[in-house]
Amino acid sequence: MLTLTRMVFEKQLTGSILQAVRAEFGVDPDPARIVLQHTNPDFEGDVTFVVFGIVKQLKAAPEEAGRKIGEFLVANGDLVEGYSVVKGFLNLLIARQHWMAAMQKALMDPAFGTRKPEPDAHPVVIEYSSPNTNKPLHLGHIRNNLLGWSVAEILKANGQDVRKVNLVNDRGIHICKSMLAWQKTGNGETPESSGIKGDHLAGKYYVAFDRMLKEELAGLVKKGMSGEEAMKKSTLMEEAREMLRRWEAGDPGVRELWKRMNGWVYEGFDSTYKALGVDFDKIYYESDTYVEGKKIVQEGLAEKVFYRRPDGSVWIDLTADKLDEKVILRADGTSVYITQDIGTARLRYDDFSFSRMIYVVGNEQDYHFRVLKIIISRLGMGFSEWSDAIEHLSYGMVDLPSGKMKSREGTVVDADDLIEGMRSETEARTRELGKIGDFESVEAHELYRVLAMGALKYYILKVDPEKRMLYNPEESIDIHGNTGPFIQYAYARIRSVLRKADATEQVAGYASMEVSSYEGMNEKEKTLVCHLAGYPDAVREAGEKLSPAVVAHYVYEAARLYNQFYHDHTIVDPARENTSMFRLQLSVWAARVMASATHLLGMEMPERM
RNA sequence: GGUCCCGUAGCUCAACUGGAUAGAGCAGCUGCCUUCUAAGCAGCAGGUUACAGGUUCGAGUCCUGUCGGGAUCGCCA
Repeated sequence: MLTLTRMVFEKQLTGSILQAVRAEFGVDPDPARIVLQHTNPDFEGDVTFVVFGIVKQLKAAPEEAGRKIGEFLVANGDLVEGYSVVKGFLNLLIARQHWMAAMQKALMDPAFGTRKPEPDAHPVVIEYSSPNTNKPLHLGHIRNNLLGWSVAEILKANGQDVRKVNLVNDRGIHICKSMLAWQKTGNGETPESSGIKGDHLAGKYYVAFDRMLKEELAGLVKKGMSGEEAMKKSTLMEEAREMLRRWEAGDPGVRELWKRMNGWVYEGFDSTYKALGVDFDKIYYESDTYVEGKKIVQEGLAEKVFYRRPDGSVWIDLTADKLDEKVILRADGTSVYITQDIGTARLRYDDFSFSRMIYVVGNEQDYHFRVLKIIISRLGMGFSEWSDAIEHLSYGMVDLPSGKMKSREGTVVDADDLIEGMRSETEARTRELGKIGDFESVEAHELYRVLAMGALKYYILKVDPEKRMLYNPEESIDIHGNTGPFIQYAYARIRSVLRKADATEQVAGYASMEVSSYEGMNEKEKTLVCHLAGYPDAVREAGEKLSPAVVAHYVYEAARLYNQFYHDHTIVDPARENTSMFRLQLSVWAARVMASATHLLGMEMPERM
């Protein structure tokens, strides 16, 4: 079972098989029952038709049916040149010239594997990253950012018009805590004066607030209060709440400090985003969208979608959908998380009139998005018709070998530290190998960056998004086996071969060679051709599943197969001009597919390493 | 307790959505560099797919139950 090779001639074969069945048995099975799969390498053939699916309808034994269909396919048309039947499996051999034609066509298409944009299609909006402005980004954000960016690229490759958006949670009690601690203990410290990156500086004061609060609470508890009581009586908490009220009231002093500190944070985020290679078409700020949310709540109240409790809080009853009642607005009239999400959704619809909106958010918020979807479907006002367009791309948590990341226990892995650690570790390993001559050059340092980020991105993205994953620092910087650098290495070797071929007079014209003039095709070559021809299907499947892991597994397999081919066969052999040129063409194709696929993962490919 | 996810080799991940003998990598052991980059290739070993039933030509995949792990059920985000 070769799991990662796709069905290249599926359409033609399905048609031919239907034709064969009609001719031999006089019935028309449902095309959905024509199950094709790649032939298990232990058997001879390229594509296997699973006869079981239609055997009942044919009223024939599986083997006999397989033989008749196989015979028909060989006799009629030139696609199938041989067959064999094993139990209920009809193994078909695709004629060589069809593989060659597929390869030739791919070589002539610079965008091989991707689909052209559909004209007039409504855009797909994808939200990812969505940080809070009180702390720097951590490992969890890295998974989110890499996933969001990659899924956006995959959808683009599937012909969709994609808009990447970010929603910054820039307001609320958390940022007030940082502000307050900075006022009290900061002595005017800035990123410039301290040399600390802006987001880390804000995080430093968030932590400082937490420490001060703990001290105060401990004191109060010592005086005999309960934990809950102490939280209510805490002057620090009261000051933070007061600051939030002043912020909502538009107090100029508070607003100015808020803008200043958030400005530092954005500078810090920008540099992390740049290092990760992610970007956005539009950034939304919660401080803008929550106002829209509150407006919609009023409209929803008028339409009786929501109801008000005596204390003034606003609710929605979701028991009909087997959920419970959810608060939409606090008793004091301030908004909660979901309030602003409703507002943001409508603002985005006004902005983009999207056909889909995908939220890349961790699976701990599955419930939240179920609720959001139902609320939007219940609201009138042009809402309900697009509630189906809302999708939650829910991904699993990132664990560490020591267990879960916990901010309390200080086990949270900082994104910037992680990236820098990967880079320096990659540098050390590359130097150890001693392959590149000039370690001080700009190119060398660029290579360390490319390899480090390639390792990190591949390590994160190869795991199916919906699954919880383990981040093992040791393994993430590995360069052997199923890793990013393994793929980069395969690519760099191809580029090296091609550079030499370009300089070799005898074969320098390989690019214009008609591949069908090559008579051979050994096993390794064929396996590679087969796999490369399946690239468009991998892109399509990744788009359907919103899963970069599909692309990751595909491209790893491509690199693995190429390495086997490279190892077993000499590519440039002056004594065999035609063979050399075919193998160079095959190498060009492999390199292009690898470059294209890894681009979808946000990886860069080195010319040499 | 209610709801929802997950359980595959010692470890990290696959398995084309029901198809053939469940595949890779890491870790372990063994080979292969005077020849296009050995960051590579090949081999050995490693499995009752948590467990028990069921559905059918066929189940890691679907259904029921059990056990184990996680998330969520805030006027936090």
